[in-house]
Amino acid sequence: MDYEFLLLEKKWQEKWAAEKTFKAVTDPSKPKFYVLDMFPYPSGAGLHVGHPLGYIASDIYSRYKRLKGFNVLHPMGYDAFGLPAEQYAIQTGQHPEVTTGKNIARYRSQMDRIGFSYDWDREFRTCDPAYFKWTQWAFLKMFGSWYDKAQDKARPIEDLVRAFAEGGSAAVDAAASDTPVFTAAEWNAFSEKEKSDVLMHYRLAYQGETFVNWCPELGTVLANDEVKEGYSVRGGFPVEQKKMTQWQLRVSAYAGRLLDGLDRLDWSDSLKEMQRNWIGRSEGAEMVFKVRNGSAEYDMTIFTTRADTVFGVTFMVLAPESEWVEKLTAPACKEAVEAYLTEVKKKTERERIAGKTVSGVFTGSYATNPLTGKEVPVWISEYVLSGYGTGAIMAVPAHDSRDYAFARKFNLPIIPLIEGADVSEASFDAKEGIMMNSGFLDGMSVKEAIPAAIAYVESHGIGHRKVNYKIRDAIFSRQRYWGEPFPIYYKDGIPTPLPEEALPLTLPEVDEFKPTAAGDPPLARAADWTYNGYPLETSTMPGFAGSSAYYLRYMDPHNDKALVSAEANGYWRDVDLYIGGTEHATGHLIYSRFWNKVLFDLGYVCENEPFRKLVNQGMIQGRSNFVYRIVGTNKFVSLGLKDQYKTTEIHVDISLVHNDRLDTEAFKAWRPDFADAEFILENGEYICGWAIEKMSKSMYNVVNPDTVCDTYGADTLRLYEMFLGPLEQSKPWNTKGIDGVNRFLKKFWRLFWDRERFLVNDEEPTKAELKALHTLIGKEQEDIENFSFNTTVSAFMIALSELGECSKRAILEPLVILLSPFAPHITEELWHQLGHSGSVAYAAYPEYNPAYTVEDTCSYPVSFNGKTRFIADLPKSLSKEEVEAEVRSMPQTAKYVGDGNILKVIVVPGRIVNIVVK
RNA sequence: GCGGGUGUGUUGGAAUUGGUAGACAACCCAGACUUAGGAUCUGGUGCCGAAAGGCGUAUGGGUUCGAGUCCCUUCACCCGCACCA
Repeated sequence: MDYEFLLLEKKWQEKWAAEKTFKAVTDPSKPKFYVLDMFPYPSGAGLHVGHPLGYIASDIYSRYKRLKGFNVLHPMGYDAFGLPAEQYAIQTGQHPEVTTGKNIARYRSQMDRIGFSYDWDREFRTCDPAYFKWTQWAFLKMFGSWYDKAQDKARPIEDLVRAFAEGGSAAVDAAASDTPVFTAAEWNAFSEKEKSDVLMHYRLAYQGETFVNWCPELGTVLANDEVKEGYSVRGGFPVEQKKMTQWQLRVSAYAGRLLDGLDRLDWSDSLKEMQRNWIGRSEGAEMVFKVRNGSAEYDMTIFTTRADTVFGVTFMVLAPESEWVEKLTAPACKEAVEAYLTEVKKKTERERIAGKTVSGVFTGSYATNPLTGKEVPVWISEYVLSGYGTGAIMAVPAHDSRDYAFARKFNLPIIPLIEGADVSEASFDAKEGIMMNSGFLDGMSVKEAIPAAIAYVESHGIGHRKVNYKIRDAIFSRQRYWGEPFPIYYKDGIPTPLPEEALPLTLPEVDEFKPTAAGDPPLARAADWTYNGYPLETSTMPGFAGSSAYYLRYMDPHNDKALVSAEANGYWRDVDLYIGGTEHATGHLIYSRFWNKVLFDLGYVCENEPFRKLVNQGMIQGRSNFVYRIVGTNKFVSLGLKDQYKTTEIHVDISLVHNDRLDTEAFKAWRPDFADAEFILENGEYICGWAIEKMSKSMYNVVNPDTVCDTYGADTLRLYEMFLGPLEQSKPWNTKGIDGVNRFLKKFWRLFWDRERFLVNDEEPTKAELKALHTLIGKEQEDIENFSFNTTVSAFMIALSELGECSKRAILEPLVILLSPFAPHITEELWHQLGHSGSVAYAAYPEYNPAYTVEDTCSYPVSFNGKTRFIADLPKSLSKEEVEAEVRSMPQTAKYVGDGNILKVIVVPGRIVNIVVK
């Protein structure tokens, strides 16, 4: 009987589906293990071989854990709201739901061929009302809560209202966008609208005016992580800064906890570092400078991490968007300031980043240094950001390179504060050295001076210690159609939450998916987008909304009373292993942690962090092929000869190329404009060029997993993707090596079958066979726990070659179990042929017996005349003295050159006895 | 500029964490069996050398009896952040 993978893979996939083999049921008698993949956005292009890499790894791990006796939750679903489907809808008029449905069906059929052990009963898509009901519900919870800094947690907004009614604004220490000051009596006298406006500054989901990333091409605002270098991540359109009122999530309130929580997570260092960077904690002080514009005086607060350098402040700088600009522009400078502001505004974000030219303008106002009493000019410059700190800085040109450049350009004084620092050519930014020119700080090191300066300003009431974070609140509204509608309506202008019973609030039908002529979002096109006669919010939630709590929903996906029941959540708790790409480092992985912490604070979930261990699979790149067209002709020249002509490089579909040799006939048939192509060959062949690039349709280098399953089978695909190299590394897809893996499976099959005979027998295994088996068991356990799947595959190949043609049941049966996480189909088939009725997925993992694998002899290193040699095969149990004696007794010539002399024995920590011959 | 990471045959990659570098594969070569092979099997394959032997883990140094592994230098590449005061 031959290894007919197509037949048996189909057979078992159907059986697993029909019998719901991988259905996960809450079972408190077993330990749980939750393995999650980052669910895909189902794009129109379908899956290529790179997508399943992480899914295969997580499936192997799930199956392994199941064999080890864990109750495994391993679900899959779809992140189905999002821009591409909507862009397509705008172009074609086709409803995004239709295209999304088609894409999902395609994804599902591709995944089904690979034999994953998902519990498909838990599948959902984020655009399904039964699911997004809970996204809207979570939004309402955030709308209905505030962050109490005193308790360091979110609390219901009712508590805040009560506190205000009893003690006014001074009664709480809360995270807020703005902190109006009022008494209890004033609060109680506020109108509904006024109360609503005040509370809006405190809510975790709130409406507020800020500068946002506005993408005119997409017609929507974007979150910071959706913008890269001034362009939208989706589509690559230019993004500009625009002041708008938008829904936001108060992620900044959680900055400290998001940062501290990282220490307890088993994530890669680079990923944690990325998040730390994004959160951007810096310790420093806020200080008040008196500022004066003519006769008008104000207190202006600035933030600095270098309180020690106050004595070197020679000017102040405001961000162009700062509200201080208006207050501090002197009449004489008004024209110049306005001209500067217009110039700054004209620049796109892109130009501001790229330009890095020093520019600025004097306001005509002055600030007083609170320590020296000296007056310094106040300037405006775009190098100061409005969104960080207070949007105004004290400039210390001697010890900050940006201030230095500015001072040089505008001829402002530079006062060095650190002994021996040469500031004639550049600033001295390092936080080291001994202070000078700094009054009471003179003689201190910088490390001493910083806290001393802060202590001084605190005791004199001119400032206080302050921790600042870079992370900003997440802009949460999108002026688009294909997303969750906000469960908010406007009652006399007051944003009001829908009652929970009214959820889900589903998307209305619209005639077009474009904004209205008036520039309102597409939802404004709906015939009756109202609630009880009041207008509903017309923007929708962003892509990350639906993915922020989906891991919780999998625990209890059909519950229509709660996002997740307390029982289900109490059992499954959190994700033990999360596998996905790094691209979500500062997006989804921050938002999810935030979202989870809010639900945790409010008592809806039992774990503070959602993802215990996280592994980033690398990207699988494509190997593209090129042909070279001679410019102005339809002639194509082979790679080796192309330098003799002026050519353009053209991507050619890799299915037309084998081993870099072009199938010229297929090429002519590929595209009409190549039909009459001519070729200049070398040695009768057309050789193509190649490059490693991102796998994508436009580069014609996409390898479809279906094709691989057709030619080699899913088990080969799975093994090969793991064999390709370390999981976390990016690597190009290379079909050359796949034959070796396929050959391994064929050989494995031949242990059980020759042409027509089932070979398995009940003979006793030899010692060597047991050793091969147990070495493999030990290796597999260790490797899988370390996510080193590539070496496990190698270990299987080694074991197979050591076993020769062993067809003994006592060896083969455990072998089938060991291989089953990697190659589930072939092993399931063989498991049943061995006479078992249940699935191999629930077999008991073979017990590892190290006794079989222990070597009873080993080699001892002996150094002689500076060279290390090894004396082989002495008993492993020897003490150093015995080894010494053994070496002495050996015929010298047999072991090392020269006359044997004194032996000096050194014991290195561990098992190795080290012998030096002198 | 700051931060994280990587550098091993022709290629993907191993190396019990300081102990005989190159496992396992791919490629290539030779042979066997075949009407045929892009099937299967066997053997060879880091470099130099006829051999003995020598040289080899990006670079230069250091620690050690012993370094791919630890420490310092330089270089190259990849990724993330980037006027964050």
